[in-house]
Amino acid sequence: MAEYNHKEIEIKWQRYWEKNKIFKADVSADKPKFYSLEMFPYPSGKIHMGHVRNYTIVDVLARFKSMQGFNVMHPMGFDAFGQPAENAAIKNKTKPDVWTHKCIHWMKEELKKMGFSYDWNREISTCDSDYYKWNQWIFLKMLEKGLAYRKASNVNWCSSCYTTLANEEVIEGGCWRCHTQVEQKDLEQWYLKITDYKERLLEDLEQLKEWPQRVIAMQQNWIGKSQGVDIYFRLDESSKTISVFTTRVDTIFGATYVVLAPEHPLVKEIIKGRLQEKEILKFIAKVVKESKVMRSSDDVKKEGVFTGSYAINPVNNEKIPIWIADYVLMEYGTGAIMAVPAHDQRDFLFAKEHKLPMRIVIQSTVHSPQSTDEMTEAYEGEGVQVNSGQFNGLANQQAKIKMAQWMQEQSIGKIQTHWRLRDWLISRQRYWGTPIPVIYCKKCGIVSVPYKDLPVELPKDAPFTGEGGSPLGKVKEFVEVKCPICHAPSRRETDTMATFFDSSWYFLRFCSANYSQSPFDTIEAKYWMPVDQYIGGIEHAILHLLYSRFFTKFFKDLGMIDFSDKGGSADTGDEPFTRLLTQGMVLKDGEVMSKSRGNIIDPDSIITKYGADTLRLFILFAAPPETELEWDDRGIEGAYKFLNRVWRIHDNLCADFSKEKAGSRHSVGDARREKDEVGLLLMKVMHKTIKRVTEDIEHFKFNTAIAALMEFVNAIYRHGADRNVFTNLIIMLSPFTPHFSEELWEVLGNKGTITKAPWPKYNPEFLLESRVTIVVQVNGKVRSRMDISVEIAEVELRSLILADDKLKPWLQDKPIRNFIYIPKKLVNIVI
RNA sequence: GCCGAAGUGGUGGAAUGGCAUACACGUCGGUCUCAAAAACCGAUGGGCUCACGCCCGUAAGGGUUCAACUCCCUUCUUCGGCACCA
Repeated sequence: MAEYNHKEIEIKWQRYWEKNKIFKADVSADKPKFYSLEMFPYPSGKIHMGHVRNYTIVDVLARFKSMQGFNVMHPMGFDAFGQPAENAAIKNKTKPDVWTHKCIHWMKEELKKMGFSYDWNREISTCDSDYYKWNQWIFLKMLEKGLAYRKASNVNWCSSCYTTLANEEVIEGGCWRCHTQVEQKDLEQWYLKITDYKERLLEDLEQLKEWPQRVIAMQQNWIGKSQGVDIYFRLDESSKTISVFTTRVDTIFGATYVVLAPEHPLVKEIIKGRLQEKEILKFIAKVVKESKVMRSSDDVKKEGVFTGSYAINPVNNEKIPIWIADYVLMEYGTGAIMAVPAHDQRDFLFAKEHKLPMRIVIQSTVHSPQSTDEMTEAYEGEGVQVNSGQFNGLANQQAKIKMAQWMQEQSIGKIQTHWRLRDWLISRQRYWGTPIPVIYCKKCGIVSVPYKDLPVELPKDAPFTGEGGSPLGKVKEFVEVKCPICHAPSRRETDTMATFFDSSWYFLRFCSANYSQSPFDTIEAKYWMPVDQYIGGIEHAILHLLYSRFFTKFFKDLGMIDFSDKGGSADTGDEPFTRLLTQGMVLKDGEVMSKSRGNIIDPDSIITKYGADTLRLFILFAAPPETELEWDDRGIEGAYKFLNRVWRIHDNLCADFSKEKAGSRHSVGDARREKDEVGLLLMKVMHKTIKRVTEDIEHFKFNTAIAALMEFVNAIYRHGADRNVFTNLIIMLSPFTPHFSEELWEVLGNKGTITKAPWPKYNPEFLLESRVTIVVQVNGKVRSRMDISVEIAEVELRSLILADDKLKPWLQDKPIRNFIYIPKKLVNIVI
């Protein structure tokens, strides 16, 4: 037979799969379903190694599950809206939709070259009006339910992308896309009330038992629930109160001043007419101008000014000064704090700087300064209450509870929960996105576009330049519309939706990708959802995964879905992804592959040289899926050599096989084979390998699954194989190297495709050994080995071992204190 | 600061509390060849030893156990997330 020719083989089988619609999925009553999904790509036109890794992992699983008898759905689509299309279109003097569709075409070609088992009948592109029409539909539903709303607020603004950003899109103070420092602007924008779902989004994380711990932790962090007390400080000279939030109510007697955020609404009132008014206003103006990044950086000194006003500490009626400082943020809590310099490091530094009083109210039982003069830093630990009125002597943790209750009874405080999560800003001043389907009428206000008029199509000829100002605003025919209610001339909304809106429900669309009555067919969704296995990068731990959970819960509230009887991980029936895996990045020389580093390995060049099967094999073998993977040219070479070796083995065995009937397979207990020692050995190795590979794939340990197959090949190389053994080898290889396996499957004379071959099952009888090697330890150190029959009794084994010459020097007739026998494994003699 | 993950040969990485380093890469030696590549065979944690072997060894230190890479405590380092969060 000819040499292994990956080029011919891969094209041949890719055509076969496509022509025969091998991976088309339909609802079926007689098989359990399995929905496997990867995070769909942005169509940049080229796939990179990250895609290859992500999609290969899912593909192996999908093929494996299908061979195990599951009804597998494995769809693919494109997250096609977004800024890069606009930028590329400007650069290449084309239009975003032309450019995007071209990219989709190229990308599809590359995905096909990898041999992924997609059901292309379900392909979606979010930039098609068949898709984004439903974005608009969902938005209108949210508007009806009060979940979409417009408000003027201080927002994140990227001056390079000329658009607003959601909080989740600000990474370390920079734009998630271009890393430009984010500015603050006051704008009226569209928001989604994700905060209405904060409790559910937090609590339901507990159901996600098969999600990585760190993703759960990151979401918890982001939602940021913190429990404490709101305390009301009455103003000295007016009846108004300042509400402050604290998680350390036990330190309230140590509060020696109050600090307001510069933006706090009471500031203007309390400084009015004061001597320092001008100076204070100047300070505020300066702070507000500074970006959040500046204000939150570590080394900036905490600045502040005294307002001239006083507040009353409600627990002891003390008159304490009110300050304004840059380290208090309007966005968190109430925008005001009580300062306890003795027990909070920031307050401590501020108090030292401005010579403000301190008071110790919690004393450490171990070591504690007796006076504030001795203190070099705040004491933030546990201890006993002092200087705290009726609470003196209590442990501070106990006092915390008692004080909160007492303050609530006295109406001077309220037990309160604060959250970090903010509503989701979704309007973008960009062209290439879903138009927000509302109309502004002078008389009727904000009016929804009627459902029957959807989609609001994106005009093809907008004069976009990428330089800001919504491009849609410049298209007269788009903007100038009649009010759907009163027919008066009105103006259409010109902002588009953030692209994360598109990806928050695409997994539901895949269930019925061509459905035309609503976003998805509820019956099909009921069958396929939730996604059984979702795989993607960690960068979406908060963004996409949080938004998708929010949307799914919203759909449940609309009565469109409920998976509570599906036996997935979510008891509440509204968690979209049962099992999540975040794959590690692909590195080159320890660094992320990137254009600027110039260290990109193009998958296409590897496919050309070695073939997709080699690439798939290497990328799974080189590291477990969750960890980072270091690209290794020699490693890929190794994977290629392995396939060539298997190919050659087949060649050498071909003559033997031809004696056997095509398609005939030995039954597992074949008598002829069992008599033959080598045959029995091979059967044992084979069944052991089936067990290992099956379990390893189920646990995402592809690297060890492949290692097991390599060991199997080594055994075959040494001892030969019959048709049955070799066939099982290529069946087990097929999820990893599908084209290669299809070809050998055919050469062996099998009909049809290996993708429909049932996954082999191991026979436990072959795993039983009649003799085993026992490790003999003396005081925990290996001193000997012994080949014994598994049926041997412990007493017999003991005398056998004690007679072992190798052990004599170690035992030296010393009394045996303990004799530990772990059956079939090990003996430890303690002397 | 808080939360999370991790630390094993020259390298990628294996090890339900029971033989540390499977599988692979690399390196070294050999076969084949005029030669090279490919392929094949063998060696490959460190130290001591002619050798049979022995000692040490999973970031460091301690603990539990007959037995610890694995469990517990302390420390160090790296990576990731959140953070003037009150």
